[in-house]
This record gives sequence, structure tokens and C-alpha cells, in this order.
Amino acid sequence: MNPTTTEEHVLLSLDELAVRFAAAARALWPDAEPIVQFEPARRVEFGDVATNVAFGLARIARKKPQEIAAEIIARALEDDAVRATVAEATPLAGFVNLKLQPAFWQRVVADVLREGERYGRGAATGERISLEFGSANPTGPLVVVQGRTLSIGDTLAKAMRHAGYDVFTEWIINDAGSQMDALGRSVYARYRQLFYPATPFPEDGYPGEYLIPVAEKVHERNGDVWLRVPEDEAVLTLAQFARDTIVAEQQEVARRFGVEYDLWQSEKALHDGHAIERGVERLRELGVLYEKDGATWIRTTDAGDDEDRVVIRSDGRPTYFANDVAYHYEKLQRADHVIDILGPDHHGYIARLKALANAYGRPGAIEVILAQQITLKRGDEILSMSKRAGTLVTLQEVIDEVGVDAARFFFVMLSTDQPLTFDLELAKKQSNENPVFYVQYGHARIASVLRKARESHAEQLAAAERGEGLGALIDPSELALSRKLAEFGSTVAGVARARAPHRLPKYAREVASEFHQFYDACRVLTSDPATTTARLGLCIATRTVLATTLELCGVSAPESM
RNA sequence: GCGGUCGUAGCUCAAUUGGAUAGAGCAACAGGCUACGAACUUGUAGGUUGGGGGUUCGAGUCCCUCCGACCGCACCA
Repeated sequence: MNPTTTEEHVLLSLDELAVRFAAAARALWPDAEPIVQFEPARRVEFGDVATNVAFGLARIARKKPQEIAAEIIARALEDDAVRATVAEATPLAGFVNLKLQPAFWQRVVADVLREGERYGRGAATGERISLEFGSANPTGPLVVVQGRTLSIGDTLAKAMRHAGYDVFTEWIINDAGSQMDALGRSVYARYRQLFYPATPFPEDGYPGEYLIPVAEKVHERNGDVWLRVPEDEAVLTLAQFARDTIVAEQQEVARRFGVEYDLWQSEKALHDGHAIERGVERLRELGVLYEKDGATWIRTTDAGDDEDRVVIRSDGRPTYFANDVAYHYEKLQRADHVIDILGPDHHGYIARLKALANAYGRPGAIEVILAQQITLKRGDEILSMSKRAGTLVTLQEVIDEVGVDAARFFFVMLSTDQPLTFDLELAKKQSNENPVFYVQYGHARIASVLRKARESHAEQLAAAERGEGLGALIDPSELALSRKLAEFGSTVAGVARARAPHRLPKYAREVASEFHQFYDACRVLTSDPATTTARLGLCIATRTVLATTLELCGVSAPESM
């Protein structure tokens, strides 16, 4: 950074300001342990940033927060660097409110221009995170709920990486157990129906029509050979074929949805690799297993589960939970912290998985995020999603209808613990009713201005890219936009810490809104070179932050629309 | 029946985890383009945070209770 004014030499960062204010508080009340964290002020008239230290000190100081805030401000302002950074400091209703110098916000723009897409990155935490999401049975196409889980998981993964975590994403393919048998018999029935239409369909099979093309493909390749071998053998082979076909489709849809995984873990592979035995054996060594009625149980009630769970059945076969035992044991080997994003029907698992973490001596190391239910709407009509009735809406259909951008933006927009109503008609609308367009329009608008600038203001554009002349940014709308850009890093950090990916679309909207207001108030391409250079710099910085935010959301940042 | 999640403006949702006067968007109404994209912008209106009680300087957030919605309660996966 090239300081354009001498003041910049002593301009403090927000963290440095916090340290000085904490020091001021400690000087006044030596026994106190003040926690100073400056956050964006709730309302513009309060100032730029605020902290609520005074509330925490009220007990020790035996004074009203308002008086404490006033005393801290007076003390802190004795510091030269604080005075150089802060334009105004006011105690208000117990809060310490600061209005910062324009140079502070100009420096933010310079930072963005210098760091580009790396802006807002957190330092590496060294913490390894295993993040599992999306996982579905390989017995049918991905449905809308998985769209939500994919969006939340992928955005969380990207945000956590941006914030400095070492994130490993995985999907577990539930290709072991009795459902594979049901899948095999279903495909076998579909296959037989190609020859004998009256063939009955298995009662516990998967009735959706999506298995018909799978059966047809088998017919294409092998003709009628599977009618001539014993049924058990045919079912086994067809199950494997259907599993491979469906998993490939699921992977393709996820990829089209913009989601790439580090690992697609096959459950069957865990079985074949004796991972189940390893996981269970470890539990036995740790003494949390016991035998009852011929079966092997794990004590999960210690962690608040309703009842203990069977791990190995009396006939020697492992239960489904044994898979979790093994899989989480593996995950805990390679990660410090394991996060599972599960559907709403899995909340019974939380206690179980907690118990597992406890049993493995890693209490708190397994965390579950529940993505709540999703209701599909088309206008006023609520679409029922019943597997039995065959009316399920696939993720691919949603992508085809509304596009990846709208779908991902909508799915990640709401907090995970909120049931969501998704209106296909609204998502499809290319109008101001659709929030994704508002943000994308902001990006396209900037791109358009920059295109124009290349023609008419090439020199200023080049200077702006070098971060020059930002001292000319003094209009309230320019400073408000800069202030919003400054929130990017802490927003991403908050998303990672609170596992709250929905804050990103909200933030994107706020950035776009501040930009539109700035654009409305200030003409960018003017006859004054200094003004033009500064505003172009602000535009480039805004485009960078918008594009990065959209990228984290898995939404494209168009040059034009 | 037991357990869990949730209930915020007409609609869809926020509220940085206990902090300021509960905020946005849409829809409604009233304004703003002879200059860089009006898919924009300015303003108005809209609330007993499901009801009641409690905890404390301070509650949409924590505790209790009732009402309502959804989801779980297998040696299925």
C-alpha cells in the first residue's frame, strides 16, 4: 500500500482500536477483564462501529454503562493514534460509538484492490474439518431437499476454507444393507416387465419410474440373459448395476449444481475393507459396548439418547448404526472436527453421534447441522412430494426450471434451522421480485461501467487498478459502500464460526444495495480525473467483493445480463 | 404417549448467539431517468416476536407452562 497522506502512517485497524480501548478500560478498572469487539453500528446515526464493553463492566465499576462508556472514550482519546483514526466518539445508551476518518475507509478499498479475490481470507487455523453433506441412498435421483443440503454444505465448505479452515468434503454412498436387495429386486421386476408386463412389483421396492430406463439399459446390453439365471444372482448383479448408474447420475447432478467433493465414500467399501470391525473393536477396547440378548449394544444413553443402540445383531450382522460407528471412527482419524449436515428426519441421530464422539474420547468433535424441511410451491399451489405417489420433484427438474443460480441462492438464503418454502415460480421470475437478480445486476452494472471506462477513461482506470487517488472518496455513499466492503472478512469468519451460510446472500444483497445507492448518488465517469479514478477504484473493489461472495454461494457473477 | 425442531409485518425471511428504537426484500401507495444499465433509486404504511408466567441492568433469543405446525421413537436403511 502506498500511503497517500501522512495520516495513514498512524491509522489503526479495527483490532488495534479494540486493543487501545480495552487498555483504556483496564487503566480505569484494573480488576476488570474488558472484552472489546467493534462491530458495525446498528444504525447509521450511531456512527460507523460500536462496542458494548461498558455493559460487561457495569458490575465491577458499579456505575451505569453510559457513564462507563463516556469515561472509556475520554481515556482512549488521550492516545494520538486513536485520535488520528477516530473522527468522532460518542457514548450512547451505554454503547461506545465511533465514527472513523474517511482515510480509514479509503484504506479498505486499497486493501481490496491489492488483495483481489484473496481479500477477507482468514489466517490458516490449522484445524482440519470433515464436512459431510448431501449423502443419499443410491436408490433414486436426488430430490429438492438434497438441493438445499448441497447448497448449504458447499457454501459452508467454501466459506470455512476462505476463513482459514482446512476443510475436507465427503459424501457417503449408502450402498450396503437390505436396501440394495430391495433395489435389485425392483430393477429385476422392471426388467422382467419388459418381457412379461404382468410381472408383479415387489411391495417394498422403489416404485418410481426412474428404474425403468435402468432396466432398459440392462436389456440393451445383455438381452434376456438375466431371465435365464437364478433370480438371486440376477438381483445381485442388477442391484450393483443400478447402484453404479444412479450414483453416476447423482454425481453428475451435484457437479452441474456446482458442488465437487473430495471424497465419495462407499459404505460397501467400508464393509469390504473391514472398517466396521475396526470401529467396533475400538469401541470394545474403550469399554462402551456390552452384550444383551445375544446382540452387542453401545451405551448411548450417557449422552442423552433415549435408549442404548444395537451395533451387532444377534445373528452377527452389523446394524446401520455400525456403519456410522465405523465411518465416524475413520473421519475422526483424519479430522479434528467432524460436521454432518443431515436432513430433518435424522434428528434422532444427534444424541447417538454425540455418544460416539464421547466414546472415542473426543467429546464435542462430532457436530450435526440439521437442514430443515422444504416445501415446494408453484405460485399458490403447494406441490406434494410423496415417494409413494411418485410425485417427487427431482433436483435436476428444479435446475432445469429455475437455473442453478436462482436455486442455489434461494436454498442458501435461509438459516438452516428454518423450514423453507421454495416458490418455483418466484425463483424463475427475472424481475425485482427475485433477489438473485438484484445482486447479479449490481455486478453486471459495474462490469458495464468498467467496459465503458476502458474506452473513455483508460488512464484513470489503470490508475484505479493500482489503487491510486482513493483519498478523493468522501461522499457519504462512497464511505458507506467502503464500510460494507470492510465487513466481508468478518462476515465470512462469522459464517464459518456460526455455521451460518445464509449470511452470505444477505451480505451480497447489502453490498449490491450500497453500490446501487452510490451509483445513484455519484457519477463514476466524469470530467474530473481525480474523482473518476477514485470511483473506478471503488467500483473495482466492489466487483471483487461481490464476485467473491457470489462464488462462495455457488452463484455466477455475470458481466452482463 | 415420550422426545426433538420450529412459530417474528399480508407473503418469504433477518436479527452476528443475552444488548441500542425487532430489520430487509416482495406485494401496496406516492415520487425520481435529455449523462456511466430504471432488473435501479427516494419516501409512506405495515409488529402485543403464537398466549401466559419467570430469570436480570436488559429477553425474539435462556427456564416453566399452554396452543399450533412438522419430524423422529427398529436387532430397517
